[in-house]
Amino acid sequence: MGIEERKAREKKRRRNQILDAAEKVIFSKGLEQSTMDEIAEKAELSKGTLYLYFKNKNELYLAITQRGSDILNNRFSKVFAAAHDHTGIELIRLIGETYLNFVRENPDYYKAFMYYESLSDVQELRESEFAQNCEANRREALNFMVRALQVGMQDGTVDDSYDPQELAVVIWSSTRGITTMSHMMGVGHHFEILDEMEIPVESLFENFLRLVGTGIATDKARKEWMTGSHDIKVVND
Amino acid sequence: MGIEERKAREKKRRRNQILDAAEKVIFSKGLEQSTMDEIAEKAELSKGTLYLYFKNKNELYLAITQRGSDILNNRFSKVFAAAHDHTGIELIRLIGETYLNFVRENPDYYKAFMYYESLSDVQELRESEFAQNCEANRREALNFMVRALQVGMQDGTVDDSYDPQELAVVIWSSTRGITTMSHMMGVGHHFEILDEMEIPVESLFENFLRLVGTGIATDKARKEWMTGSHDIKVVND
DNA sequence: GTCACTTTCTGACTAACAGTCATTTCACTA
DNA sequence: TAGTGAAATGACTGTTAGTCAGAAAGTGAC
Repeated sequence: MGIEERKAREKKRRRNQILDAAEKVIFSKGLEQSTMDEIAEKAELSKGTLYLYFKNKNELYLAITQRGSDILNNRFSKVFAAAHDHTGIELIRLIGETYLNFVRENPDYYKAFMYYESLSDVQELRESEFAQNCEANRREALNFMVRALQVGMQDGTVDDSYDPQELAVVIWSSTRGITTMSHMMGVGHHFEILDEMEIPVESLFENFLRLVGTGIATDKARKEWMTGSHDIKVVND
Repeated sequence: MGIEERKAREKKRRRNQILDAAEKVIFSKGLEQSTMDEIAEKAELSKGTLYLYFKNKNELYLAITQRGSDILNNRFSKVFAAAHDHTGIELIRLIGETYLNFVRENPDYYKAFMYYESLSDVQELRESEFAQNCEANRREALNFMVRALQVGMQDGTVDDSYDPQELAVVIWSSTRGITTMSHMMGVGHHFEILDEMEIPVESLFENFLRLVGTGIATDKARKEWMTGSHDIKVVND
């Protein structure tokens, strides 16, 4: 039925219209300072309508979070679409760079990620379709990393005495630590320590790569890693 | 004046009484779900009194955050009080273990840390005495790490081709990533991925240590590191 | 074209809560 | 024991998330 389809399309459009408005408002003044009335006004809809599309304010923000999560995973996918051009250890570097670029270009989405992680009402998260999708994305991204490591162990660029899954989680987690730090630096958050030390994000990330590289690369791959491509083309969504 | 002192003591006691009550309430139901009325009731005080001691709800939570931050730094201090017993690379391991133990024993405080970091009203943070104290603690902790690395570079257990400050920030950040992950696993947060993979926190941390160790240790120290003391006595506050 | 029916939208309303402030309590002093 | 100021109180206010009865718009049958 053409009508059904049109209606579905319109529903989707409304939904996006609300999300766009919500992003504008929330990204500019923060979740707490944003009111549903303001978002409704920005979306040129009444408040009640917002609740027809999103259960509550938190779910609305989770939907925004998922948007960001989808964008990030798209970028990861693109990296992997060209996986055959790279060694395993190069892929690890690319994943890290992709992540870091995302954070720098989309601090607002990353902030949403952080909020999402700081949530602890586990029940609420389990019930949210959006949280589940974010979770699925995360799972996929982690799988990318596992595969990259496996590739590396095959092509001899990654030390194969590690368990690839465990190593993937370790690298993933520590990368998160680095991206979080770089996010906070970018937002002008606390951590003026770093300003004092005059450590730029680039150097932070380079050192991290060096640390990881030295830690997991085989001797053979270590040299290549250390001089690895620094001008990776930014993958846009 | 004895009276002045007593009054100061009583003021401090009231403050702690409020903080204790606030911790009980907030740790059990989360910040959002906790009301100032409930905290007041738990503290056996009226709501107005809470505002005589803390500017608002957020500041109250920041004060709790600082409590946690102080506990953690105390532990770091204790590790460093016995620094002469250890090589540099051992100190790095000890710092990591201290941090991880703290997170496991005090998930509620760690959650507060995460909330604190996800805040982005930088202005609010700059104005908060508590946030500033947390910042000072962080600075101190990072300095511990820098010193540990310097010790290691002197005693030949840490590769001295790194810049100690930069390396400290990298290790610090990635450790944060690991502790965050282990926190989330502990809280039964999302990330069921890990449950599926059946990766216990211990192994996550051991692999992280191995990665860092391989990355920064000198050849000489690498062996020692890999078999490093796994049964570190827990430093209690 | 119009009527009955469904879907979508509206905005006034409610309940809950953070934060305030005029008033009260109380320890201390002279 | 009356006077003083610091500490505490809790009724009150303003704001906002979330609701719901009813209006509006769309649909399809006749």
